[in-house]
Amino acid sequence: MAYWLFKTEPDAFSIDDLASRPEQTEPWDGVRNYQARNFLRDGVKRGDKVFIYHSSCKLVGIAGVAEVVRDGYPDTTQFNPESKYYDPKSSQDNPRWYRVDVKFVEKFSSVLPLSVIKTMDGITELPLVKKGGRLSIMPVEEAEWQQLYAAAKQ
DNA sequence: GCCAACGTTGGC
DNA sequence: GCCAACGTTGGC
Repeated sequence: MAYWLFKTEPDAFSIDDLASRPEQTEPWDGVRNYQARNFLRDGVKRGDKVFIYHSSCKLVGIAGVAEVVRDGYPDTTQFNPESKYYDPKSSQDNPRWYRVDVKFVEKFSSVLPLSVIKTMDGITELPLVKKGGRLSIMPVEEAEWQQLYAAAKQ
């Protein structure tokens, strides 16, 4: 089992939106970055745990936890000309973009803010606080996951 | 809304 | 395959 962090803009899709979906499950689509795509296609597996991170909003930080319920499969929005995620250069035979399905697990009573995460001594490998902080799908080391989780539950 | 950092595109 | 121009991300 592995750990991840997925970014989302809560104005578009928040942890509350995930919790209120049917089955509390949602396809995590619209990822259009190759490094993130590689994680979704090859790394993220059913049973993995995911921090849901709210970006570009008032309270930036980790808002809760989700669980992966389906391994990577082609993101169908890339084939739909009506979709804002449409990619004319992709094809059914050779899909360029992937998504996984995630299911709500818990919402923290308060968001663990990025400003706090940055001050935590043990958090040094998380791409969020390093170069490449713009990555929207990133791995979280187990020790860092445990530390972040404990801080979020305080 | 600003702007720095970074990713992608395309001409050569 | 280099690299400048351009677009996007995302914290503040």
